[in-house]
Amino acid sequence: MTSLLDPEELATDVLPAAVRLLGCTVEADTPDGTVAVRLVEVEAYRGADDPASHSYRGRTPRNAVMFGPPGRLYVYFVYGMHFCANVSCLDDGEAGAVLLRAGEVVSDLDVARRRRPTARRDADLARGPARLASLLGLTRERNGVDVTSAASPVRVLAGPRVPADRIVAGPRVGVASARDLPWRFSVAGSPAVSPYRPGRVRPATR
DNA sequence: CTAGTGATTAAC
DNA sequence: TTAATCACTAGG
Repeated sequence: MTSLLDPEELATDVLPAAVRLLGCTVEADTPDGTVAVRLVEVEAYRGADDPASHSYRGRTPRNAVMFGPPGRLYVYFVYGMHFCANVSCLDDGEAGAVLLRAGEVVSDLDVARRRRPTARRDADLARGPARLASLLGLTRERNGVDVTSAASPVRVLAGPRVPADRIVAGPRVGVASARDLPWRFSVAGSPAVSPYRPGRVRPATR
C-alpha cells in the first residue's frame, strides 16, 4: 500500500528533502498512459544563499513556484528544447527545490519505451533531468501542480528511505558556481544514474 | 566533441 | 531594444 509523500517531509530544508525523495516514486499521467519511476538521482537548490539556484536573484515569473508551498512541481525550459522538473521545498515564502535528475522505470515499461523510442537501454529512459521530464510528460502545463495530491496528474509516492550507506553525494552537475557543495545525491549502483561523476559516500542527513 | 533551439535576464 | 547565458541531449 503506497501513500502520497507528506509535504511536511519537504518543508524543513532542501538537503533532507533531497535525501527523502531518493527511492520515492513519481507517477505521471501521460497521453500514452501512466508511467512511474523510482528516483535514483536528485539535486538540492536553495534560495538567496545558493548562487547556483534559479531563485538566487529573487522571485521572477519563472521561479515563482520555488517560493511557494512545498510539494509543487517547478518545470523550466532549457537550451531551447528541453524541460526539467523540480519539487518545491520549504514553507511558503522561502525558496527551495529539488531537481529530479534520474529514475528507474517501475511501470509501465511498454508505455515508457513508446514515449522514448530513442533510448537504447531501459536504463536510459529517465537517465538525466530532461529525459525524465520527457518520459513523464512534465512540460509547462504541469508547472505548479501539487504532487502530494491524489487528484494531480503527477504524484510523488513515499518510498522506503534509501539507507545512508547506499547514498552517494557529490557536486551538482552543470552548475558554474558553488561547485564545492555536495548537493547531488544518488543511489549507489543504479544503472540509471549519470556515470561520469565520482561521488563520496556521506551519511544521510535527516 | 559539437549542434541544436528558444525563454529569460541583465545591460544598454 | 539587443546579446549572453543556460540545472541538456543526441549523434559523431
